[in-house]
Amino acid sequence: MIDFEKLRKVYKISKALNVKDVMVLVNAAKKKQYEPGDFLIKEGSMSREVFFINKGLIRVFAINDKGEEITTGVRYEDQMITSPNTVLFDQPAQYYFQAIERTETYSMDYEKIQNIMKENPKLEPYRKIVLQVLLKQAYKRIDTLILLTPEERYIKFVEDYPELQYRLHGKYIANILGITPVSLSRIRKRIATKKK
Amino acid sequence: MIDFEKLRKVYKISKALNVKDVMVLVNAAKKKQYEPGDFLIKEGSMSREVFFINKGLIRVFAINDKGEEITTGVRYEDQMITSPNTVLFDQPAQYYFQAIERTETYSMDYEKIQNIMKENPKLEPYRKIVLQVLLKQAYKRIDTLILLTPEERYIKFVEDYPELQYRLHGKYIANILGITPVSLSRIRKRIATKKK
DNA sequence: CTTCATAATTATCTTTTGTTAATCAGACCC
DNA sequence: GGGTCTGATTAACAAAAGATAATTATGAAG
Repeated sequence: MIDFEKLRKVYKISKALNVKDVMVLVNAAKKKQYEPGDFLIKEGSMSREVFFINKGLIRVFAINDKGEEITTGVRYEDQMITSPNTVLFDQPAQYYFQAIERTETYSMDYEKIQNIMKENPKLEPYRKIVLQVLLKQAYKRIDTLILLTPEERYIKFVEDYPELQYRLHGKYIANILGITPVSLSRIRKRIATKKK
Repeated sequence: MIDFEKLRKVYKISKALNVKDVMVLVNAAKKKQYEPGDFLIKEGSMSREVFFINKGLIRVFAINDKGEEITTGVRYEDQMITSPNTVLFDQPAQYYFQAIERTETYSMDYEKIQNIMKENPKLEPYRKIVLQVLLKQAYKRIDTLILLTPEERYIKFVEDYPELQYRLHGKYIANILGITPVSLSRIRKRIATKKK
């Protein structure tokens, strides 16, 4: 089941909003299971499905001009995931969203969320929160990429997301940091020898 | 005066919204002038002032752990600028916002915008647009930083913002691209010799 | 256990970047 | 004009990253 207390923390849900209010949304959602390799949304899709990840790990990737898959980010437990391009701008998805682990989601179409929100004024304040959280994450990421060296970015990644280094292949981590897997290997070695 | 037709394009303003509706906002705004070097908002400030840049150029910068100013972005004509951290999360500004050119803005506090929006339902659909545009820009920027090499980023920068290379010092451009000014010089030279 | 596939590491080499310092160029003031 | 300040370029060197290929895990499937 969904852990409501964790939700409170992640989405800064006020005490005024009780389990029942949130359950209106949860009950209207469809529960889905994805196996590793399954796609939630593919590039070019017009799907407006918004997923809440209850358990599991999703990678977001694009294909560059050399035909390589470049993982631009990941999403995991208690996070929302959707194609921002489609939901916000009515344009085809520009990324693939693929399960890395066995993943359980609750999802529904964006329009349906909007309708439920309208009928439940208590939920209204939370309409903007997802957008805001995404924006803050995005700015943080840009700063990291501009201000830090690859090695510093890796150290910060491990600090910020300690579990992810075990759940993600190095090649995905390398992509996310904007470096090559070979370079990541060397950085890891460098850090290991420095520590002594 | 403000060019309403340009506004339509930039903010995807629908035909249903006429000049009069928008003027409710513009008339409530304060017109301000900034000279090069002046600050709109400083790091640590709790200002919730939202600026519309009618004319001019603003740089956003942070100070890194070595005490250097690192320009993380710029804003210019027809763009909005504010401290997202303060407006969205009620936290002190984490950047300095400084005029590079003589700049003319229309501005008002975020709360006032909210009130005017409430009283003018026609404006309501545009509440989210600024946030959405910012988010899209941010994602585009992340992709650029992850997917492209420094040289490719510079070429793209010049393609995307042809005027900015003349309006901005190279050191600011270098910061924005996540490289050093020295490296930018070399990239410029490389491109110049390649072209022949 | 062996085989096969994929990922991670290592090695080698080339290219690029960072760092520091020197030089050059332009703007501005006296 | 000369002097000063700041920014851009260049030079020289060290450090790091990219590219490619070989080697070494690792893990799944038979």
